[in-house]
Amino acid sequence: MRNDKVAEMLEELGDLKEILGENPFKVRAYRRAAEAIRRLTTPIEEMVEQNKLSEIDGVGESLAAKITEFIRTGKVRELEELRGKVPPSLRAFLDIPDMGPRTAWLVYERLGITTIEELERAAREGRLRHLPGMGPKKEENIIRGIQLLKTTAQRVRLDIAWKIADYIIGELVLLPQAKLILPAGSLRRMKETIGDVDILVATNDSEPVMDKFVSLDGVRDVLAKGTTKSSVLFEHGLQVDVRAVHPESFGAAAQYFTGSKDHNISLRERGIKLGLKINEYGVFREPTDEKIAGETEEGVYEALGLLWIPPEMRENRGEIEAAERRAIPSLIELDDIRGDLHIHSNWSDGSETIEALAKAAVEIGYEYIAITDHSPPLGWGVKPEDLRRQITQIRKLNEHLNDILILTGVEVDILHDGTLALDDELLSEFDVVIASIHSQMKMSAQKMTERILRAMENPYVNIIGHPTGRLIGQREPYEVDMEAIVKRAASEGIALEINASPERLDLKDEHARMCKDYGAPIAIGTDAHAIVHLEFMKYGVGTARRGWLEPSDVINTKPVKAVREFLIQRRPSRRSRKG
DNA sequence: GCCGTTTTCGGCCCGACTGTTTTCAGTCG
Repeated sequence: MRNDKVAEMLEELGDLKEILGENPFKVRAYRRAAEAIRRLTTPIEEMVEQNKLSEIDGVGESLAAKITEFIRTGKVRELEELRGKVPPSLRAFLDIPDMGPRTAWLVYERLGITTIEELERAAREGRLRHLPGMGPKKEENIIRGIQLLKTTAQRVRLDIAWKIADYIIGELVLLPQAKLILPAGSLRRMKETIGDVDILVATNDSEPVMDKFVSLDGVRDVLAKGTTKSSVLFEHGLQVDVRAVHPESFGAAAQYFTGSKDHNISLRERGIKLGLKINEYGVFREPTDEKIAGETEEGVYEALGLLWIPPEMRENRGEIEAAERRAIPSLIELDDIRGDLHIHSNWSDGSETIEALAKAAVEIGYEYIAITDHSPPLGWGVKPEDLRRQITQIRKLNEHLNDILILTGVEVDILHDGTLALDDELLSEFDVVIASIHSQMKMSAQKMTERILRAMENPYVNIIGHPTGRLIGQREPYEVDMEAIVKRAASEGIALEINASPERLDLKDEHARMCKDYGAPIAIGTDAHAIVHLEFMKYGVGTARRGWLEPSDVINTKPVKAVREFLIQRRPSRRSRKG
């Protein structure tokens, strides 16, 4: 992804300038632009060619010139110069907790230290304490920070973070002092990966809450313990913070600690224009300091003339403007989902029988599910003759089931040339056909796009499964022109999947939003290979909400009849089909 | 470096905490 390279270049420029002591607002400008480019869904080269860089949020004349230089020549002269002044290895110091740009520069300038190993040695030998502003305590903190850096997970998957948060909340809620408990931060925003878990507790007596928190099973190390905030290092190397606030400030604190940072900054800037100060205790009118909101989140937003904004939308991507226009969408909720259209049974690589899956789905309250086992050439794919047997079996099963309908289906492989691994005659037998790529992912964007578009020509394809092939933290998405895919999906009436498996979440949030913009239908499927995986639906819905999707944008919110209509709309009618 | 219902200059979110300080700089979320 070229966009990532440009973003990284801007981040490096920002970091190096910060280490050199450049104006912090300037540094922020580089980081904001980098962030905007990282989340951009169109290739940056296009923006350069069409002279549209200034349309990107936070990109002005100067940054546009640097981006253009980088795209044209692969280099940026200013960056090369900066690297001469600041060894790029110093950037790693910024990842050490309690170590920032000023300290990084100090140890380099005075002691010539350029690597973490040298830094640790100098701290252990007591050579840092003589530097201005430093002392023995700082040396200790730097040594500890380096240890933390080695043992702390970078970011963990959403489901792992939720599991830990649910456990901690389940313990704290038993305390009579805890009036309200809310998971905040990126967890509440359902971001695909979580850096640390923030839990907010409303209480008038925080000590017992903090005591219990830091002594929970699974706490590896206590990083800080106070009456308003405590931090621990939890299993999986995940940092968990608990913050205690008084109930009358709970709304303001919930807003503040949910973020995102960019959303909060925009909100405060808006506050300033209205003569208001916003902090974690409330909204205050300046200069009298009169408190006008804070007990509820709704009140905080209302004080700013805004509708309440769902946490998943709080990324400063236009939600504040939408709230001002009173145009916040009615986002999809887990309860809107009527069925799961992507499930594997033990006929392929799943672990459960079809009956067991159906029973579990009834308990969730679904009206229908689709069994979509793999096709060959995957080793665990079900052979055509067995797929026919499976269809027969499911039809028989349906005769005895009153509470749920099992749709017959398949997840058919898209081969390297865009043809499908099963013939049309067999495909026409299924209620649901998901077409997915599982091999040969290293192609040019153009070839990959042609491959998927060709698969979409097949009249039996209903859904493109995990459309970008990424595995979070393990495998990059393949190169593909998603805009072209989304446009075709919209015109053809093919759904693109939000694969709800927390290791995929594919499509991701921005692409989901692109689908909404172009009117391409979405299917949220869990890709369950076991009964417990059916619960992944909440992560898929979370991703959909981050993409601003409403129930009508998602096909598996529809009742059975409407889903069936959707599934057969592209198929040639039986009468006109020859043979 | 960006940006504009404070519009081409002068702002840019806000508070807590820590360690080093005698009034504050650095870091964090």
